[in-house]
Amino acid sequence: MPELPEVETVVRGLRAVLPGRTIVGVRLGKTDFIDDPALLAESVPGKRVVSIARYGKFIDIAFDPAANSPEAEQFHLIVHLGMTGRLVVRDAAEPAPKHAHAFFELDDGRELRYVDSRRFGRMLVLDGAAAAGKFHGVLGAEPLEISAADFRARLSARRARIKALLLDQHVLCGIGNIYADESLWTARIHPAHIAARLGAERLDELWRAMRGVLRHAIKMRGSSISDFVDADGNPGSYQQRHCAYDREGEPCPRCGTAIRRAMVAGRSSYFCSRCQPAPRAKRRARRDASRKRARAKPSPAKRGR
DNA sequence: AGCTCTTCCTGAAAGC
DNA sequence: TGCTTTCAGGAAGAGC
Repeated sequence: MPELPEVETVVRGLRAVLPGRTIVGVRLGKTDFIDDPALLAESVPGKRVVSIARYGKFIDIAFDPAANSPEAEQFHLIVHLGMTGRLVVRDAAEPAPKHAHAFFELDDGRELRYVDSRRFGRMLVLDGAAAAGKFHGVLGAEPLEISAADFRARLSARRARIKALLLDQHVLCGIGNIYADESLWTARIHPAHIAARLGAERLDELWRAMRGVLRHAIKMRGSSISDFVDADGNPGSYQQRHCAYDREGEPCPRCGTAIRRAMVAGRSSYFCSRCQPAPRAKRRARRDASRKRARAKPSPAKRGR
């Protein structure tokens, strides 16, 4: 699944080939993942790529206005890879793989292809730098740009589970299940901890762990778990460095205890039960007991606020 | 505010 | 062996 390091890897690959190239044609297959397919098909051809940016897991391909268009608005193609999306540059003569749904023909005989078997990805066009900026503005902080103090400030008052907050794109953008689990493992924090109970020191540790994990993953060109590939079609190798994620039953690299899997924040979460002790057993026991009671005798009266 | 459930979709893995 | 069922998962929205 493409998360920040994978998307960053794709973006770097695209930066090596796309800027300066003009899109000479667009072909679309299935379009249910595109906001406005007609607009995309009519507005992209003739435009020249000027730059490529990443906002969290979103890819922003910025175009110059067409030479013949009078309004000097910048124009953006925004792509989210979802679970199985790929953006690759290939020779146009190469046969297209299964599930290739969008083709952007370049002026050098190659084409940018969007391939996505599950079509959980999204694609949209935005007119004007302001629109793109506004879109960018609704996202949370970039994990590699936020300061330790800001990180603390964003999390220390939240009563939600730390894992849920790491995954929340409005809090931080770009972190998904893999890097949430790897960061928490590195910081020795159980995913179900309530953020507000973690205190400044442990939040700082998490901030440091998160940055280290993401930086290392980018260096290794991301994790290829199911089918991530970069813009050239090559897999990453960070999956070999995973300490917790997708390693249920395997030994914790730190202490040898078997990695466990549990549902936290609605997602599979992998952690070491020894290095990452669950939050206060007493509290949990009390909460579980009251849940059990509530289930046995369905809610009597709702408390007013 | 925050949790859970549902929806989207397909391939892989499990079940029979 | 081969067919059928189940499930995962990023994000958004509903309902509680």
